[in-house]
Amino acid sequence: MALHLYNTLSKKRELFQPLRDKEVGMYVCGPTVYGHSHLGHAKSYVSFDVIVRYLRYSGYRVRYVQNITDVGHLLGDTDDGEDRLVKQSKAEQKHPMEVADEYTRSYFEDMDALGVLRPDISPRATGHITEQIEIIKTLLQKGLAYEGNGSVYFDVRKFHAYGKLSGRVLEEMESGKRVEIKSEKRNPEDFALWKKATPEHVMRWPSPWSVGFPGWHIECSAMSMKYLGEGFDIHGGGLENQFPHHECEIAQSEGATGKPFVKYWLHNNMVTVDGQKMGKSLGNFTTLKDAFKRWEPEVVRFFILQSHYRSTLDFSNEAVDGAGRGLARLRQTFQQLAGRIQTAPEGNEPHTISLDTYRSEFCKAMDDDFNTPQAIAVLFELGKEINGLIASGKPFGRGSLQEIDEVRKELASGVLGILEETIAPQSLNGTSEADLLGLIVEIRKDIRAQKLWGISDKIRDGLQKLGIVIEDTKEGAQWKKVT
RNA sequence: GGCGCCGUACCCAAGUGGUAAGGGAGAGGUCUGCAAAACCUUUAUGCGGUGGUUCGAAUCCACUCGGCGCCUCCA
Repeated sequence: MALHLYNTLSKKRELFQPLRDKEVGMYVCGPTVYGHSHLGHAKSYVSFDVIVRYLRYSGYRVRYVQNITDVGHLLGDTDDGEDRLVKQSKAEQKHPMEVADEYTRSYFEDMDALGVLRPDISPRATGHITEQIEIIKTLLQKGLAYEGNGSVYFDVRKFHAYGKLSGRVLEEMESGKRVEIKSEKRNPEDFALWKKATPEHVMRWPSPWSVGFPGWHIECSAMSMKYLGEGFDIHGGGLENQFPHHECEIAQSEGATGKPFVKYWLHNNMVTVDGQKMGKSLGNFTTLKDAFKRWEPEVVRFFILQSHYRSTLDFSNEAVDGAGRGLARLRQTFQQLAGRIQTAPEGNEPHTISLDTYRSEFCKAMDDDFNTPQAIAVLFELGKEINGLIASGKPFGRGSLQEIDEVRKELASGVLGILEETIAPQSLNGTSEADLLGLIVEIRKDIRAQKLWGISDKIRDGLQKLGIVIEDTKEGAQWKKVT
């Protein structure tokens, strides 16, 4: 089965066929950097990270571009709206650019922790003002935009395909219901390409029309087309940006170039809390920095991947705790496998696991619009079989056991970004510590041989308090660290 | 008001025409000095409700109840 993905533009699952053979250009709307990232951001960027990883695993050369929005856009489309970056900079008594930098670093720190691979290009909106102005000039030349009082607006009525992504029809939109009609605008649906700056607006640039700043939507058109070409394969983003943001991107880009902008639109769904959207406006969000105090970032990542990217994911402590226990079990399986590999005899005494079946089942799930929950289920099935194999106590050859671990490296680490690249058999953290614990386990073994259970249990309980769990198995005691 | 989505066991969550994945939690068992882990078994004749189409529906259609998203910045 070849890769199929759900295209929001056609509202159908489509066979993935990139514009240029094995090359894929992909753009995802990045964060506006005026606050710490929350679980909603994590869902989005982890999802797209796995999509990029899987495309690469499938043999595509991907150029992944994700912007950083550091221009202060207005709340609303009115002149009295507040600039979010300016607002935050006042609160922190910093220059808006300091704020942008602070939260850009914070963003990457969180994403790195989550195992999200860095995009190939992370362009900043403020670094591409010239490109944005160029597009606006073209739109004016083509008569798709007009100027009024130093600001420039896109004339939505001139672009007949407007609404093709979101399914909106101009006539049916109740105009001006939530947006104040601006006198400069010909029609309430028109959106700003360039805004003349008010005196208090610090982030400002010269342009042919006024000293001002670009509209929100134009940055993504400018940066995506600069690095990926006028038409490219995949554009991703949050569902809430489908309208107006992505609809406007299409209008500007296709209006300016006359070419199809994006072939596949991918939209990820939201994290909810008690059924309600987690978002900045509702204030019901959990920042990643707070989440990481309770859970390892990998657990958060795993929790996210246990639901489909196009489904909402309901967040609760109980649900993430549950995901954490599941991941711990899976990790334990591979830790024990690693232990076996160390002590296994040379040679290839074969195991009975059909690794190719697991590989193909995993890919079948991922080929079906990146069904990560299904893919994880495949890994659990594999884990179950590995556990059975370990429990059987049969002496499999080292080479054949390593083959099994290869699957973990490939699918779990490589594609899903869970279960780190190398798993130490007993999570050892420096040799001296491991030697020390080995000695304790050895002494305890002698104590147990004398059936001095009290002392034996005292050692085990004491170690547990230090975060080290002793497990007595048929093959002797094993220890592992718990966090 | 317009556009759209969702409702699957105690919790999270796959499944879009062929007879309910997976994880967590719970129960029983094997093993064990005990514990933990692991392994085996088990937990929805049922997929919000009511009709309909079909040999067959969680899946398609209609109606209905409940929840949510977008239309203002938001991943």
